[in-house]
Amino acid sequence: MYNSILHWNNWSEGLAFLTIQEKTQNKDLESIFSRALNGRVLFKNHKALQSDYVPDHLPFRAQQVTSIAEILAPILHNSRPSNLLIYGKTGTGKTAVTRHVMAKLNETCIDKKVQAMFVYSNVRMAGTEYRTLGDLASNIGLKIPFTGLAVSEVLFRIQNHIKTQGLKTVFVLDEIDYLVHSYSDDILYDLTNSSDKIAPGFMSLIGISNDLQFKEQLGARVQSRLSEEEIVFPPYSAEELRTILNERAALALNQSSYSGAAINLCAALSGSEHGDARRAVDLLRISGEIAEREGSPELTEKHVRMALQKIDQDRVSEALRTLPLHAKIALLASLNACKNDSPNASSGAVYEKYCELAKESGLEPLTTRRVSGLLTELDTLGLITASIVNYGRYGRTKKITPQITILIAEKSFDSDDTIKHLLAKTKN
DNA sequence: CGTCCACAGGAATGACGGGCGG
DNA sequence: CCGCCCGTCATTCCTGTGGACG
Repeated sequence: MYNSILHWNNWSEGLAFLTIQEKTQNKDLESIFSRALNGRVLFKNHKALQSDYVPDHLPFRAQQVTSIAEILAPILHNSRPSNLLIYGKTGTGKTAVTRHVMAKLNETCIDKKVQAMFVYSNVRMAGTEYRTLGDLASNIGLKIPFTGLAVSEVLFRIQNHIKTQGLKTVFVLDEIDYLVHSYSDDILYDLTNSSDKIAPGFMSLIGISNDLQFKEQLGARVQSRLSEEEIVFPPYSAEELRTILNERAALALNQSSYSGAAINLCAALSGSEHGDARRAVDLLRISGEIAEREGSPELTEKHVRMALQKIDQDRVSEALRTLPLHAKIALLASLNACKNDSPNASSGAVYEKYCELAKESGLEPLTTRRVSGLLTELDTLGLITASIVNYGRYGRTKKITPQITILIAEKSFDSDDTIKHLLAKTKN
């Protein structure tokens, strides 16, 4: 029986498991399994720390909850609520509060037999205009093929569906700034401007934005329509963050299994910049997972620090692994160009290195324009920093500074032959 | 005080692999 | 199967620009 289990684990967990297996006696194995089975040493409700969890109680957000509820309330007597724009930095509870109110309102609607639909969609998760609309459509019970139609066609079908079914809908578009940034505000215009096409149904739009300047990017015609109402979410203070974390911890963890000090550290580490509650909760969850895997009876400050490291490492590895080939080469070129003495290089120098490396592995180098673009992408991923500097007479460049070491790159690139080859060359 | 470097980065366009309705 | 549209990646062409140098 053990054999089969071990065999299976080898497949699924690969080499990492092998080393454990070598060192571990059967006794230890049993204790690992029994701990996993009887579990619940640390966690009593793991869900409460997951990122999509919407808590029942939202501290320090009572005012926002009331505002949103008041704005949406008209739907209970079948009139169209105002469109709403919600601002606030990441992790200030925008999504949680909105979803919370939506859920409550939905309950009330069912209770009072009011026909209304509340639809939530995250634009950045959806990825594109098309998929966002598709997402909305499927949530109001309309099937849209996931490709093959024109965007305008999807829009038309949605409007038509609302019209013929007489639907009363509230659409929530999370991270709406992403949509406007990468596309345009055209669909927003069409969405907000369709009331006569969809009568007797109606549709309100709630936009959630991380970007406080978002409104300025909108064309005037959309601006006035979309932001009939506005709510701003301020960041949490360190004090508030601590309260929130404590509340979540109480929900998710067994009482005796964590220390106040660990919670405080979580709050301090993740909230110091701008009161990001989501980060803090994530950090707490990872800490708990690490502690549990370690078999520790208590979540301590040590685990929190380990978790912080893990989050960073994971973020980097993930980013590295999913990078397109030429972006990887561009990254290596940056590392290469900044290798000795100089901690940074001009984009021109990086491009030269890049060409060298690309030819080395038999690839046709991309143009400067494209590589410049790749470098900006690497910058937004935080793998390098690319700041623009002026050398006056001697031109104007992006100054490239890698944010990772060759060693980290090595760890994350281990499965790619072309890259491995170049990496070896880069190292010496 | 104007020039001019060494690029940045926007816009338009195209190739490509893929999925759809008809 | 065709014709259409999708998103992604890439190219080409382009205009813009801060400030040291002359």
